[in-house]
Amino acid sequence: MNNKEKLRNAGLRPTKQRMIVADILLNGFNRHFTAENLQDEINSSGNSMSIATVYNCLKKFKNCGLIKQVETSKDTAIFDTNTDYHHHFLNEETGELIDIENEEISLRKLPEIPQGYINNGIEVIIKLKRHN
Amino acid sequence: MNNKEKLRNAGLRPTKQRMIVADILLNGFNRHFTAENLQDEINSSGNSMSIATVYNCLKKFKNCGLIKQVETSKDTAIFDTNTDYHHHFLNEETGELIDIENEEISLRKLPEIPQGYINNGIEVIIKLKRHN
DNA sequence: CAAGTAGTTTAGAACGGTTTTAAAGTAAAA
DNA sequence: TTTTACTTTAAAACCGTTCTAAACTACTTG
Ligand SMILES: [Mn+2]
Ligand SMILES: [Mn+2]
Ligand SMILES: [Zn+2]
Ligand SMILES: [Zn+2]
Repeated sequence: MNNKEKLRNAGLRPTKQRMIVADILLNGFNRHFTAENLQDEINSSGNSMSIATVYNCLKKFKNCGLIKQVETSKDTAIFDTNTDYHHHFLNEETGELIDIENEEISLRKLPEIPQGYINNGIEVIIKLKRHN
Repeated sequence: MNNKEKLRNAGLRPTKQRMIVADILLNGFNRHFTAENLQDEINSSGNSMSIATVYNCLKKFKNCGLIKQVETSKDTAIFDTNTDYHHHFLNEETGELIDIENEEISLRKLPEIPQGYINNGIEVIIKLKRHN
């Protein structure tokens, strides 16, 4: 399936801008990135895009599941092209994230979900500190 | 141990402002809160404090382990008086956090920690969605 | 105790990431 | 083609947080 189809399939109009973003993000190589990272890459690919459009686009892509946002308390939002269920190592000094594939981790016991709610995804973050 | 001793013990000067904050936060009842939440509570206790001082104070308390900060991608930082090792349910709609005590959850398998790093804490977040 | 000094508080400005505004542009529907 | 809904954009606004620099206060030393 090409990127135009992926966008259509997701219910998004394949605009010029969304295609530029899709070409960068949906190429099969996974990555963690900020809005600014992405804009820089758009610029260095010879294109350009307003930061508002970058954010609009990321929000749309996220809402239709083409990308995810990683749960971290850093002030800048970090997005993830890996939409498989997975977890992260977080180097708190640098902010760098490393994927933990789902099969590398497993839970023995889960808490009871509060009344009226359902489990909508578990995120495990293993914080790392440099050894010595 | 009273609050003045707790502060001294943590290497912090027990200033008037830190005592006000300690009286609110270190009373044995755990809570999740933002800087603004805390300032409101300071105000409604008849005291007042600049927002810069609230943030300074939270940073100091956090750095010496009197409170924690929760790992969440909300734009406003959320602090936690529960300094025991524990995890959270997160209602993504409201931002509400609920503690998961350490013994309510357990990991069967952990991934290998990358070379040169050590595990500096695991955070598990179970995202909740309202059921129907 | 007094004097010195290191640390703290504060109002306000600055900052940085993100969202909003409103006008112009574009894709899809009719 | 005409109309309609959606999208993009520059610029401003927003909002949580940090910085600045001056006033203040807790602690140390004599
Ligand atoms: Mn923030
Ligand atoms: Mn964040
Ligand atoms: Zn990832
Ligand atoms: Zn908690």
